[in-house]
Amino acid sequence: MKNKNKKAHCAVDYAFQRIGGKYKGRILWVLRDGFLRYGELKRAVVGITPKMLTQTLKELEADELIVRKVYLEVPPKVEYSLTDTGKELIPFISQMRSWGEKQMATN
Amino acid sequence: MKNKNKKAHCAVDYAFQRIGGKYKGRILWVLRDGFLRYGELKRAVVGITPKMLTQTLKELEADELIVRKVYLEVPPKVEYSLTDTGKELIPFISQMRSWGEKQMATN
DNA sequence: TACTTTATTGTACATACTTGCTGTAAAGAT
DNA sequence: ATCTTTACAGCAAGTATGTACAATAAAGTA
Repeated sequence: MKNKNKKAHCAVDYAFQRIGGKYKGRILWVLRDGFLRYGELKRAVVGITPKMLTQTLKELEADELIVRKVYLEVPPKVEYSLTDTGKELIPFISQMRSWGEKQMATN
Repeated sequence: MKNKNKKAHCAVDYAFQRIGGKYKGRILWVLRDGFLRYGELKRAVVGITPKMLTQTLKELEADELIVRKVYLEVPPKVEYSLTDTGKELIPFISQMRSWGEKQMATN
């Protein structure tokens, strides 16, 4: 779900391009309360591989939805958090989540 | 973005699986006001190929987000509309759209 | 010295998604 | 008889996305 070089046909298209992708929503969601380290994210987003986590975090960072903060320590420490733009997405991820919960219960 | 045989890790995951995909959001969005025929959808969702339109409509139908109504006429006539479940998604697609518009303006 | 920890990166491969193009049915118009 | 219209279906091919597994750096600990 690359963002660069893609022109959106409309705002809906644009938004979906920006937060579509298998893990983006979940990552933004688990980051809603603050800072998480790489390993914490990995545990929070069950089922994601390290490769995909790294890749998706990079995309989200390039997209300015999250911030990556590196601590110069050994072993390495990196913390991720939402940008203001990222935070704006939380309400509707929340809404989608409610819808999803309701739907899952219905079946 | 197949839905069958996929188990969601959480409600966010579930929701994204169900409306993720390049065109699903846009199709649901243009159907918000009522019924559209295949050809009308094709014109409304600019850039979609007939193949993808058909495929995406099938997925949405299997997913019970839209209804397909066939008129036994020649040449064929088929109308698509939202189910109640599909309609529930409109508010937050709308919200995403607002966010998208704001973002697009910001750049 | 060897082992552990953390946050990656690299390669190879598999699967999913998307596009482009051609083809079809069947009634009505020319 | 041929053309037009509508809503698709089929196939080949490319691109994007995702998985599995191995490897790295560099300090601290056993």
